Amino acid sequence: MGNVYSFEEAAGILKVVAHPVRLSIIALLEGKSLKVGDVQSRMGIKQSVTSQHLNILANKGILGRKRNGNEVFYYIEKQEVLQILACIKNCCKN
Amino acid sequence: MGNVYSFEEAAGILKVVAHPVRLSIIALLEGKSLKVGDVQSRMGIKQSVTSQHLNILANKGILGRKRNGNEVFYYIEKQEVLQILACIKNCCKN
DNA sequence: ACAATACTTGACAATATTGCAATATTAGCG
DNA sequence: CGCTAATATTGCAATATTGTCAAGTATTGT
Repeated sequence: MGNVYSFEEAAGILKVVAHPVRLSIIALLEGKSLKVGDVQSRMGIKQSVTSQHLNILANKGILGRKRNGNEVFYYIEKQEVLQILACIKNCCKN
Repeated sequence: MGNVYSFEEAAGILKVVAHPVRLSIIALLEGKSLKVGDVQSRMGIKQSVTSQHLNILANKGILGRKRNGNEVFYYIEKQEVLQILACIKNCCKN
């Protein structure tokens, strides 16, 4: 079967990133930390959907979260993911 | 709704790349041009599956193809996609 | 024209993803 | 404890993806 399996993990990360809303969330969180409600309002999507996407990203270690009272702040934990955003922009410019 | 929609195209490309077999194919084609049968044998997957994945990548403009007799050679058309492979490797190293 | 080789396509079942609505959890406050 | 705000989770229904198999198209050589 060859070297397909070292790509499993890579595909897992890419798959999580490969969603317009999640890409947008990552871009939104670049350099800052936002609570769920902020992400929700800036993206114009439902609360449960926001929470779901944030959770998917956090589960892969792409985002981290910190509770502050009854608010939960999300931030980019895996900074390397920002490079992917930059790469993708180049890909789309053609 | 904001800037979610410029991410649609980016997500479309990432989605296509976010599959272990397709990632592997891209890595395999780096710097060379291979026919379907070669890709198939090196990956150890069914021929029709190989063809399908190659087609998915070609439809997004990531791969190009050139017929030579009864063989079809695939090669990387959108070189920028290789940067994504490099980025992903960094992501996985943590 | 015929057969062989190389690749493509279509149909199908199994599985995964998505968004939504409703419900649950958690924290702070009085 | 009740009450409220913020976030999380769950149970769908709709849709998308994946691999397998079978049948199809192309091209070459005889």
